Amino acid sequence: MLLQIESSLDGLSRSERKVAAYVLADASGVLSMSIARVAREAKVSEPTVNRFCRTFGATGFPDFKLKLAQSLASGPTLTTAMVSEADTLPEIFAKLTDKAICSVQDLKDSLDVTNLERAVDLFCQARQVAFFGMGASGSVARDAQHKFFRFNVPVVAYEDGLMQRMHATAMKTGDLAVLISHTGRTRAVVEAAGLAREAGASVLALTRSDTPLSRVATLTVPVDVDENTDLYIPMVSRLMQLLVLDVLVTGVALKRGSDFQPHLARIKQSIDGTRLPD
Amino acid sequence: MLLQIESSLDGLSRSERKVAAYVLADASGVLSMSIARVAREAKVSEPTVNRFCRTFGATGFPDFKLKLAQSLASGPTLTTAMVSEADTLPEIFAKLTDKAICSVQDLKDSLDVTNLERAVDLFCQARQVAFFGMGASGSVARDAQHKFFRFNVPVVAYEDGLMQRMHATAMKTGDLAVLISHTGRTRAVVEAAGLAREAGASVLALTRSDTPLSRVATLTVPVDVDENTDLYIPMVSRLMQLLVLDVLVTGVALKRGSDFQPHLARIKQSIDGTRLPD
DNA sequence: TCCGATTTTCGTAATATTACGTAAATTTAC
DNA sequence: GTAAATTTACGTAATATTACGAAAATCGGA
Repeated sequence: MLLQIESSLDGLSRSERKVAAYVLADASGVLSMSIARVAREAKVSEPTVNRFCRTFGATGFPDFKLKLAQSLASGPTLTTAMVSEADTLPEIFAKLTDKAICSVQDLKDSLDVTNLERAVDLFCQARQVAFFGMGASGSVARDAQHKFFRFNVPVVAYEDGLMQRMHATAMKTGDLAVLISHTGRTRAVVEAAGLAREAGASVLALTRSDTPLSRVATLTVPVDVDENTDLYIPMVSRLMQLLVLDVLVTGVALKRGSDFQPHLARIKQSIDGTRLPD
Repeated sequence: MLLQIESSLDGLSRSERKVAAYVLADASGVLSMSIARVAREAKVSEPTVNRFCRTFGATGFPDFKLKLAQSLASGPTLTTAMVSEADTLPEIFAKLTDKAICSVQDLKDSLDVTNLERAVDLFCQARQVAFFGMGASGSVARDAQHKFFRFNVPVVAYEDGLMQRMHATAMKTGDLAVLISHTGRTRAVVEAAGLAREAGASVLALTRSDTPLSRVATLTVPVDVDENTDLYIPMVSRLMQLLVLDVLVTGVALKRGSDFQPHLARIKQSIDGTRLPD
């Protein structure tokens, strides 16, 4: 909304631009004002304000306030810009959290659920599952192992290129290899995917769409986050990968039903002893 | 907002409950209605609707609509309810992403930045850093190691209880131990924290506030997520821990300035060879 | 370059809508 | 049956919207 106002500033007449300037300056303040007040503050007449509201798709001033309120609440901030050297910690914090929220929202809107469903099927059918990832994706693989471990199915995770190759070649039909890589261009991972495929295993890729890795895989769950991992440390992309894995693990858990409940109970029991009272 | 209405349903009078029911049923519709219309639809009088609005902190009906609009936009969905067995995969997906968004929002609102700033200071002053975490937090520790590794400072991560004890006892003043645990009650981690503290190291805890672990630590960055990790696999809590670490690593990077740039360049160069063209 | 005509833009005033406070009436509880 | 609480009806005040006329700006022509 505010972006929309800002971008169409040129196409407005002088008086309406005054209104626009005032709204942009104190958007949240406008919410608690009457049209008369806004008109006074912006040094224009009330109908001008009303016309201004109509320009942006509202039926009138109250409706405009509603729309404005919504956009103020939803849009974490306007600044999609990345952190700069001049930022203070509070700013960094705000930017990163906003970026995270936006990314999750994007993922929610863009991700195709049928892909997820196929992925869940792959997991359910798998006799054994192996997670591969290097560098930052290595810890994602580890995490995935922890999660899927609860299903009473053999699960391994490798962060080491050599072990990945070895395990991949040793896989069989009915096994599932899950390859994790944000860039989709990590040579070792792509090679492992190829080897696993040749060996007859299903290959699931968690990576950007249309990358070397996604082309080798039998199924790709695309995780497209605009993050420059060439320059920066992968941050949001990894959060998204984890989130997708969370969805998958939950999907598998519900599909499998309660047949692994006793297994879960045993795990819980074993954990209890390791915890202190609160 | 809607949650607030739903939860305080009991404390309302009959007529006000009618209003509440109607608002909950068609919240977005209410936004485009006048108070008279709402009153008619809910089969009550206008002042009743007005009282209802005041009950929830609004100054009147228009203000209530504003607040409602905001919460409709920000609150991804109304259902904070956790996944149930009857859910289909699209529902699971929606719920988990929403939960993630809400959690990030909560974190953003609740986290005290001064704590973060102190934590960044600890990192900057540290001669050497060790990350400890077990189970699901183990992979978070790993991830943290990867990130902080780029700063040309010795960094290690342990997922193994024994190694944690050993390393903790061997620490010295000027070293930093970072303990990661969602529950804050994992015995091994709390003990490691104690040992590190005795050895003279600074102890930073990434955990829920007011837990055994936070009480041992010199500084706690509280990550409070309402997630029942006794029953479910830790999911959002871990995302939040990672996010906090992202903020910290970025904070450290900017505070340190560019004195470690050559180090980064070397790392980048070494990665280049491992990647395929797009 | 200057003047006149047309279109656009803006503000005043009137009108319609909407919301709020007060007081009466109904319901409920004891 | 009575007192308290709650709801409703009504009137008033505030607020937004429309209609219309005036001013400004732009454009075309000489």
